[in-house]
Amino acid sequence: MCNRLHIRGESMVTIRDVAKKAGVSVATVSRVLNNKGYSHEDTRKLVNEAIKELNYKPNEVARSLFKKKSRLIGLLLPDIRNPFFPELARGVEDEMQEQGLHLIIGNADEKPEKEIDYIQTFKQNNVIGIISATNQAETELYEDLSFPVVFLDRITKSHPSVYADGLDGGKKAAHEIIRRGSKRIALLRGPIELRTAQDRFKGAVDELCNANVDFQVITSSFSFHDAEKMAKTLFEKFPETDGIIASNDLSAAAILHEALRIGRSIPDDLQIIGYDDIPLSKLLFPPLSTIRQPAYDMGREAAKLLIKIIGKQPLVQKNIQMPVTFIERQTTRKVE
Amino acid sequence: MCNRLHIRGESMVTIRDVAKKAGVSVATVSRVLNNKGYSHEDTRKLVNEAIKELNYKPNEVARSLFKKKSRLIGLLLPDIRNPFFPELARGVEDEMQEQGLHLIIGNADEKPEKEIDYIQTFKQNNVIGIISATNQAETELYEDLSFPVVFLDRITKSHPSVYADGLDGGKKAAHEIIRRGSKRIALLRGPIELRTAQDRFKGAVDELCNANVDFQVITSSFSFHDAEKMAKTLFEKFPETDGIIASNDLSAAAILHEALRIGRSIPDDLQIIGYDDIPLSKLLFPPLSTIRQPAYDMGREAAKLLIKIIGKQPLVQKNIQMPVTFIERQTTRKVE
DNA sequence: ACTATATGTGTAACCGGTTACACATTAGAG
DNA sequence: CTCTAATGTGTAACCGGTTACACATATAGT
Repeated sequence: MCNRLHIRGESMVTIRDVAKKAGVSVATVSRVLNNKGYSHEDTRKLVNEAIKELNYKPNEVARSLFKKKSRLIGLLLPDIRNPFFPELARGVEDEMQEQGLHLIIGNADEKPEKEIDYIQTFKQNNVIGIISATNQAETELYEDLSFPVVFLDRITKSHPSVYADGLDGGKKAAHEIIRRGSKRIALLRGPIELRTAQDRFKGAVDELCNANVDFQVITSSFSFHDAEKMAKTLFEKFPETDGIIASNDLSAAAILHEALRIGRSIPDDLQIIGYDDIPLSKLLFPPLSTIRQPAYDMGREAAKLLIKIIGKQPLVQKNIQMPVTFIERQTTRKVE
Repeated sequence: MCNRLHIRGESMVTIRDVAKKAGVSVATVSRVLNNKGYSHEDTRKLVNEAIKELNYKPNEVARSLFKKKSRLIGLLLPDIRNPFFPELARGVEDEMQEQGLHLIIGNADEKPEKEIDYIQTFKQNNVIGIISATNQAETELYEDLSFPVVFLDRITKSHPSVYADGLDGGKKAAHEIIRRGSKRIALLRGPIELRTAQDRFKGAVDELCNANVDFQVITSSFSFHDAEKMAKTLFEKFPETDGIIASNDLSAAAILHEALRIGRSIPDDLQIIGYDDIPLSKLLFPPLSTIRQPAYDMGREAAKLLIKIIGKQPLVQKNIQMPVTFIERQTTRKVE
């Protein structure tokens, strides 16, 4: 029974308790709290002491209700299982934390309903901005929001965005694989609705067309599940392929796996280039050559951009394109 | 200028607007909204029409402020980059969505400060429960909360939890590798502070002690980064090792990779067993034999358990242990 | 016909903050 | 020594919901 003295949820100290303890009005406490309006040095000290003694923490919900603004940022990912996105998320998260903002992550799972649901949740909780990396950049979902949206790893005319240079990425991938001697190349094309995927594709096509090689195009999604099936049919239909440009590392992993299974020799007989450079790529065997997108940095940039917009700071540029690099590992042959 | 007619953020329809339109009081609208107290059939129809016409969505923040309860559930992950956790998250997410609850995911990044920060955010936003898979299950962080907490993939006396049978998992791993003829086994031990990791370890040790094999213990974390380094030193220090029981699939991948790099033949010369069965395990080459934890189902169970607790339903059991299975792939040898 | 109870609705207080405004008091300018 | 402006503080309304309570009407029981 003694324990009952210490009622749990003691955190229910309100601003009025603080006001009473400090012998001032709630308005004064609020002013001190927010460094707003006038307040006397001595009063401030009094209030701050009371706050400390009572271990007072302002109720964010009450704040949020009045101001119609919270300290929350929503981050929407299309597929939390694709390791590329957690990496983006880490970047966003670190930047937000440094700014004293809180992140809530939603996983849309590539389903528009889930995405709608999360946007609704974000709205209803008065987030002050959203960073979205989903596949619905072009829909109306993001049209009539009262807070800014930044797209990440996505391109759209209607909103600011941060993405990597897909044209160059595709170009580089094709260039490197051609340079290393592949003659009959399979080019994987990611989801058609994704500008970033299409840019990669176009970049690669350009380069392939200018070279003296054969190539075929295979359309595939970005997901795990499809990748495996796609890998199997790829080798059945085009057994003579000697170079593969994958649409992302996940597909590349599935292809690499299948290639080894059927006894192809990598990279001597078949070269593979991935895209993204997810952490696991270097743990594959042979380690995967790939086009690296600076995921973590992209996340950070997106966060910075969003914060600038929220703070109504003038923007140098609405769209930030980041460079990609070819990471040479061992699914491609060496050149001098 | 015409566009200005359509003011963005039109979503600011309040309950009073609805009341006015329907010709009733706000209390009535509220009652209809929540199916609480009495309301006449006809009135309900009126109100619902008004709601639809105005496209009214109740303000969750206002609700939350009064009731001190939201529809939010917090999910805290220790490391979003380890693919095991996104898988857990998917299970939690699906179950919550079916129950009309919203999930906000936090990534503690194995840093207690971040974890504290997220718990604070969760509290301040009136979540009605937390599911936590972090490494701090034993700290006071989760002590004085006014809402229930369920631990996931973690064991603790103080809270309900859902986890897989680590003892059995460790036992199975050891059993299978011994049975397949490894004689000098390296046993990886995960973070000491994690009961689940220790259970696996103990289970394996038990089994190893009862068999006629040599073994050594190597302590390692669960993270990517450490795994690579650890793999290198492992083979330097114990080149004669012919079987490795990894503490998770990430470590196993790193080890597999390193083993192939230095020319060991898998599984003939060296067998490897992982733990978790993350999606990428079967994409490795050779595909990784491992102990499967039913991550998605564990997530779902944890969600169900939490929902029961929130609903004050009687619990059949506070701690749910799920079974693990040996997934035979190709880093272990075949037996008849 | 006459209560007792069930049904239906509105008024106003409340949740815990923020802030417009009114009212002092003090400082500075002429 | 005024007069104005700057400083400091409190009162009360407000954000958008919920709900205790009062009141009115309908239904049922005897």
